[in-house]
Amino acid sequence: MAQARRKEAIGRQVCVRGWVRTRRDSKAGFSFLEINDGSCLGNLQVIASEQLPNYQEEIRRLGPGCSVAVWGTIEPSQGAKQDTELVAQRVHVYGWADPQQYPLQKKRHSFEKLRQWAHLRARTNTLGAVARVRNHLSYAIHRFFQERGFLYIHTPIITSSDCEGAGQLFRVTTLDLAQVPKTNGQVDFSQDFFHRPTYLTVSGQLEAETYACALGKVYTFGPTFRAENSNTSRHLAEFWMVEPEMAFYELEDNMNLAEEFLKFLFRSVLEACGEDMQFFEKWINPDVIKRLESIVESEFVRIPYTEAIEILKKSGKDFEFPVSWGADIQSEHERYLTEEYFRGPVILYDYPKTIKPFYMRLNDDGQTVRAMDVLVPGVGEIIGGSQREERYQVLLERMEQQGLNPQDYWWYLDLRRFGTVPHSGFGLGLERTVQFVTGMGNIRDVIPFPRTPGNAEF
RNA sequence: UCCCCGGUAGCUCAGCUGGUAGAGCAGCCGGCUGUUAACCGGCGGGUCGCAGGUUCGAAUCCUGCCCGGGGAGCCA
Repeated sequence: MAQARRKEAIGRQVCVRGWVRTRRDSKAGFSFLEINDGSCLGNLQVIASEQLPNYQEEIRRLGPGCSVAVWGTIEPSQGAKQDTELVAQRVHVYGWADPQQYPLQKKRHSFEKLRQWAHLRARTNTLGAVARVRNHLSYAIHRFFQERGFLYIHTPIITSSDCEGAGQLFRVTTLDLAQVPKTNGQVDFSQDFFHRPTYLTVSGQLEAETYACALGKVYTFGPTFRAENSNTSRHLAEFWMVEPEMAFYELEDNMNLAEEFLKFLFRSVLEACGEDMQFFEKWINPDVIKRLESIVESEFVRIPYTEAIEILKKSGKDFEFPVSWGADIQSEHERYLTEEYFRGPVILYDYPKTIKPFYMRLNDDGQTVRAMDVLVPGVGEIIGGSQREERYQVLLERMEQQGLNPQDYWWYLDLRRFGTVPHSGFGLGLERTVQFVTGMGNIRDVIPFPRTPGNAEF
C-alpha cells in the first residue's frame, strides 16, 4: 500500500488488503473508501462504483474497522490530498465491525482511552506510527552494532543476583504460594525450581561483562524488569534495554560510542520514517524533527558532575530539592541543564561514589567514579553507563562498603582475578528513546502492551 | 509510595451556591456533494465510578473504597 500511494504505481493492476478507516458516499454513483494496512501512515483512497455487484449490499455498509481486499487499477487522483487512488474492480469483505460496538471512531481519541483498548489501538494513526518508528529504531540498533563488529549476546532473563542496586525485583518461583515450604520459619528455596531464590533480570550487564572480557565488543538487547512502584510517564515494570559492553574501552571511549550511537539512531529515523515523523511534528510535538536534526549535527556537551553542581548553584533557580555536592541530580536539575542551560543533550560524568553502584571504576581522587549519564530534553536520562572497576582489590572493597557479599559475586570477581582488562558499557532505554524521537508524552504509549503497577490485562 | 486533578450518553465534555440530566461528535434514517475533520434535517441513546451517610429531595454536600491522569521519588 505504501507503494500504491506513489505516482510511480499509476497504471498498475493491484490487490490491497487492509482495514477500512472511513467511507464517504458520492451521489455520482460511487463511494470513497480509505484503506490502511499499516505499511505506512497514509491511507489509500479507493473508488468503489455502484456498478460493483456487492455495492448496495456490502460496500455501502462498510465503516471503520472492517477488513477488506480490493482489486483494481491505480490511477491519478482527481482530489488534492493524494497522488493516486485505487479504482476498484472487485471488493471483498473479510470481516465486519459493527459501528454500534466498535470502539474506535473516525474522531480523535485520548491516549488514556486508547490504553483501555490496547488490542485495537494499533489501528490508530498515532500508535501505528509509533510502532513503525519503534521497529525502525530496533533495526537501527542492531545495524549500528553489527556494522561495528559487536556480537549480539543473549543474557538470561531469570537471574539469582538480587542486589545489583538497580531496584526492586520480580520474584520467579514455582512454589505453591498457598503452601510455601518453610524451614525454621524461613522459606525453603531449596525446594524451588532452581533450588535458590530467583528473579527477573534488572540488567544484563554483569553477564555481558563476562562475554566482553572474552570476545571484545558485545551488546544485549532484551526485556528488563523492575518491580518498583513507579507511577510516572517515564517508567514501566517491563521495558527493553540495549546494553553494549566493550573490553579495552575507557570512559571517554564509552562516551564517544554513546554519542555516536544516539546520532546514528536519530539520523536513521529521520531518513527512514519521514512520513511518520511529520505526523508527530504536526500532531504531537512541533519540535521533534528540529530537535533530532540539531542533535545529529551538534557535539554533546560533556561536563563532570562537580561542574554541573556549580552551574546549578549559580543558576539562581529556586529548586525544590537543594543542590549540593554528593546529592543526586534531580529531575528538575536535569531539566534545567538540558532544557534551559545547554538546550541539548548533556553527558554528565565522574559522579560521587556514594550515589553510584559498586561496579563503577573509582577515580584517583577516591571520591568519584567513572560514571556517565546522557541527559536529553524532555525525557531526562536516556543512557546510563560507566567504566567498570577492573582492579580486584578495589572492587572487593567497594562491594564491602556497599554491604554486598562478595561470595554472591564470585564469578564476577573472577573476571578481575584472571586476565582483567579495562572495560566499559552503558544502557539505553528503548522506550525512552522512542519517546524522545516521537515526542510522545507517556511511555505507556510507546510500547504495545505496557506493564505498570496494577496493569497487565492484555 | 506521596502530593494535586478527575470519573456524567459509544467518544469529548457542560451541569456541581442541592429540586429527579444536556451539547458536540459518533450511530441510525433522509437530503446534498469527486469526497477527504464533508455538509444540512430528523431519530434513538444515560444504574451521573462503587458503597454508605446528611436531606422531604443528591450528578451536585460528607465519608470510605475503586479506577484514570499530571507531578515527585526510584531509575532506563
